[in-house]
Amino acid sequence: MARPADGRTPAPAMPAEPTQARRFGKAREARSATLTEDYVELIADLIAAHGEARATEVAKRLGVTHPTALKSVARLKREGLATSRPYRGIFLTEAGRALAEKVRARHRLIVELLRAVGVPAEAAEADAEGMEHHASDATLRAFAKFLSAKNS
Amino acid sequence: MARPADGRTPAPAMPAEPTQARRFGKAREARSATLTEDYVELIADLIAAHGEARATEVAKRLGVTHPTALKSVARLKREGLATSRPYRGIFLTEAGRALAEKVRARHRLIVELLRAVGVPAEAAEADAEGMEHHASDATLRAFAKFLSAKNS
DNA sequence: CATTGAATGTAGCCTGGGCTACATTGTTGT
DNA sequence: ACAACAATGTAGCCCAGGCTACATTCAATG
Repeated sequence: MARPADGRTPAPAMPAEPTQARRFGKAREARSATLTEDYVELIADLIAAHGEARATEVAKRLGVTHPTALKSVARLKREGLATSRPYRGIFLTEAGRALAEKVRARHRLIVELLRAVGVPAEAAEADAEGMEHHASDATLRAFAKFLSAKNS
Repeated sequence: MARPADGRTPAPAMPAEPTQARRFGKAREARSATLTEDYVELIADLIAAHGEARATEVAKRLGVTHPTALKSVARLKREGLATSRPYRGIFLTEAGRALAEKVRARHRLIVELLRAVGVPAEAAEADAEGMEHHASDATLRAFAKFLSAKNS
């Protein structure tokens, strides 16, 4: 590490600054979409399972308190993804259902890929929950292709 | 759990509440470790490349302003991962270096796996940046095994 | 049909991670 | 040597997403 301070030591395997900044920026963006996607997906699942999604149930399943869940649902409503009337269940708009479908498909695809490369079921489900928000379209396409090649 | 004695539809393919809450909790935890890991990894890379890590450089590469980077570095110092003296570069403690090494190895492994299943290089790098924080040990072990099987 | 417990909603606080604006210190070129 | 500029540091704000505490409404049941 005692590099002569004069020599223009070129970065070895480091990406260029703008590239790297863009990557980290994308990751931050994905983090912020995460909450929205998790809620929408969960609400869709609850509706499919019970015909409606109750705030308390959403909160319990996400492992947060109910005011937190309500606040997030309020955001979904602001964003036009969900609807709800006081003291009633939570429902998804058309846009919400579309997003849920997309998210669910992505989730399944990632779990399948993880399983295909040997990740145990429980770990695959748990890790997919976090990773799914960071998979680009290019990556998803590659996953789909890999799986179809493997299963043929 | 959701097993009402009445005629309520039981949840079909949904995980039990506690399981699901635990998964989401882990994902939230991973999100909060993300920043720490990103900074430590980047600082280690900069030190390897230039002999030191400057705050401005860190900020530029993460795509944030320098006060933000400084605030985060202050947190790293509080957590015993980094050291720095006013107007000097940033360095890692022993713990910081260990974490950096772990993070870097994980990053490489994930990029390799993505490439191995056909993800293009740029997407693999970018997506790994986000996904790496969500890969459990079980998943990493499976990845390593998959790669070594493939390369043999 | 009145009561009561659970679900829902509201208020207000905290923390982390962004930002801008401004102040201070280092470094470098002439 | 020192002026000017870049880098570093500080102050103070914002917003999102947690939480607790308290208020309100629903619904179930005695």
